[in-house]
Amino acid sequence: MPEGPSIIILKEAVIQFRGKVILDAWGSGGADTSQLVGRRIIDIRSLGKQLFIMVRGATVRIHLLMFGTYSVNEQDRPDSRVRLALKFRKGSVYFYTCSVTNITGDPDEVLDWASDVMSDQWNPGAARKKLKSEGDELISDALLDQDIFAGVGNIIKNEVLYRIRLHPETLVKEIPPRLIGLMMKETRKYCFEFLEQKKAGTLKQHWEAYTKKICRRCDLPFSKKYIGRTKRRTFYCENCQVYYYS
DNA sequence: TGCCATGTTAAACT
DNA sequence: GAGTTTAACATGGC
Repeated sequence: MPEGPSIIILKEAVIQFRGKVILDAWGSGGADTSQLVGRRIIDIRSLGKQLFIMVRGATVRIHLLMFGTYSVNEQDRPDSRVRLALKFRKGSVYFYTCSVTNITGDPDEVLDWASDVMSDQWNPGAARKKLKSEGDELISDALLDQDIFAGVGNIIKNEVLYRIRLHPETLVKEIPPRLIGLMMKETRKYCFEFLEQKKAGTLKQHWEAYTKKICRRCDLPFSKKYIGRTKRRTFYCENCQVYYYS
């Protein structure tokens, strides 16, 4: 479920409740649901892997983590393990196995909407600036940094690096500027491809790197390595993906 | 059937 | 106190 494009799909599924009054709200997610009850939803937005449900005076943030699920307009009452349940005059939304928290402060002040790779407000120049201050990072860590590339997850990381032929262990500061530019473009582009493929149920069959054993370009075996600060699975071709160094 | 993973946080360590 | 490692969360696919 949980990379940026999947959250766009979630937002599209729940946007029907914008402008509707929440008749009841409860759940074991730990957020204060009382401030939602009786309020009208002003807006529902996504930022990277997070979904925000906004009412007057309060915003709830939902993060599906690794295994989060949801259901919209389910006939039955939710499972007792529901983390957040929202009831409307017509319809409902239930979230499971996710993190539910309250945002304190004005969302437009607290959140950096321009960091969302899939947003209309995405600001690649700002991302480039942030990248510069992380020059000693591996690119595979930097791409997963939600402050820089909100919404990018491990699948997207693998696919983008393969598509731009960049070795995942390259240090950010060693990457030629024009390649950084290409990475910005390709990251956003692949996110939208991911979105369409996910909707069509064809995501997996379009993977060129993630979980692959053979390079489709040169036919040599892929490398599989747990890379970076968080030791995430990384699939790459030693032959086709260039390692820059000085 | 058991292992592993599209993620993040916080506790437990050095 | 800093940085690093591990555990926890919990479901579904292979």
